[in-house]
Amino acid sequence: MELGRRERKKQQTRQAISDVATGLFLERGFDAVTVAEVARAADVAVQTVFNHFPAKEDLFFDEAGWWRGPARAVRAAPPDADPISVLETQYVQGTRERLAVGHLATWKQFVRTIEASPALLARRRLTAEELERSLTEALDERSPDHLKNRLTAALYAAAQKVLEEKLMAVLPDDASPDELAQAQQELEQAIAEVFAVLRRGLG
Amino acid sequence: MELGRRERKKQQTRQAISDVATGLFLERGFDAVTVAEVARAADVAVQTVFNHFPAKEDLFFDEAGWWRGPARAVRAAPPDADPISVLETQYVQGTRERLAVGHLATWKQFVRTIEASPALLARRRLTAEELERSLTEALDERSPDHLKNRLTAALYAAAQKVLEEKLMAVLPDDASPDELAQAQQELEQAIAEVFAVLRRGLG
DNA sequence: TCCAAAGATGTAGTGACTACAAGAATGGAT
DNA sequence: ATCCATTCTTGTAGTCACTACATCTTTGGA
Repeated sequence: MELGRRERKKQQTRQAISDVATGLFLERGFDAVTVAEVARAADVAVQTVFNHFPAKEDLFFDEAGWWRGPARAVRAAPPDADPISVLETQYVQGTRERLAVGHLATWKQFVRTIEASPALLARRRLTAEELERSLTEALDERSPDHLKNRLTAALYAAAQKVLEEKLMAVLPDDASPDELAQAQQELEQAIAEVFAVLRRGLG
Repeated sequence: MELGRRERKKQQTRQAISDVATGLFLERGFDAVTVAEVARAADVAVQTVFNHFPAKEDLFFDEAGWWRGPARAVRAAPPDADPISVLETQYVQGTRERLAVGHLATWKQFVRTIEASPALLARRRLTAEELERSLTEALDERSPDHLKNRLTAALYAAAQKVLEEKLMAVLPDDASPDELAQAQQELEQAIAEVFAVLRRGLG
């Protein structure tokens, strides 16, 4: 669909606010930056910020809907596929992308910013819950055992959380290619172990 | 230790505030009651409320430290016991207590109040995370495999969440003894299944 | 009886967020 | 080109949780 100038300008404003905000947050920490400051830096009214983003946290977590990935992967898989294997494959792929050169430093900085802010941590938990919900829904479409589906989704979310911690623990801030390769191997080992546990339990 | 009049009065004030607050929250919902109202109803200054409770949510979740239960159970168990079985036993016991006559209605009302409030839901998630942390610590004391311990704690928390949902889904608001017995049986069945998954995966 | 510690209170302020009433830009119709 | 309805933007005023701080009051002990 073609976007008129009005809509284009709107998106432009939105993007400008988001960019400015992200920069400030990464630089000085989420809690140390006020919405008023963001507005001033983006040269808009405070109200305009809230017109585009329902809450301050949305300025940081701007990509909407990424948490639907697992549910989508499950829906895209053939009906007889093992859900855990589908989820594992999808998770490994996602991890590889995050470890791609150039993204890594940015990613760690993002996560560190999250972990330094109670508000962002709370939001991350909320998002994880929505992931669980959507994944449960997708699983319910292929199997009638709701309790098991619900459990599968919850265990997947738990696994993801643990692996995310492992990723942060294993990766050095300044990754030389050698270190990175080794860390990546250790990480994929951990991923395999964790998903093996899930598969053994749920299989 | 003997409590002087000063300390006694302090606890008395604290209790009065907590009681008044809980009543208001259960009756009208957490978000619909302001701290100022609580203070007025308890006949104290708003500041006094915050002297005793660091945040509004603490007025609702008053029992401190119950989330350390699983960690304590693990520490209390013999070193060669299977952690999952220890946790299952502890969980079943806790559930039975909650289902005890007279407690049930109150309990459901509590949970409904939580589920109606974003702030209380966020706090519950935070508490679950602290449970995980403390449980991981306890497990680390008996086995050196940190990743597995971390995973065990995360999966336990996930299981607990799923079973809590099941409990709410299965129990009717007005439980006749018959219904309650049947619901209880269905619930314990679910508990057994869920923990069986964990045991199979982690064992 | 007097003093020091600690609890209770009141005041002022910050920061996220909402409601609402304009103001300004835009797209389309005439 | 002009006018109007839509919609994006803005400013004002207010609510609520929460903090900092100064003051007042109560209490425990010398």
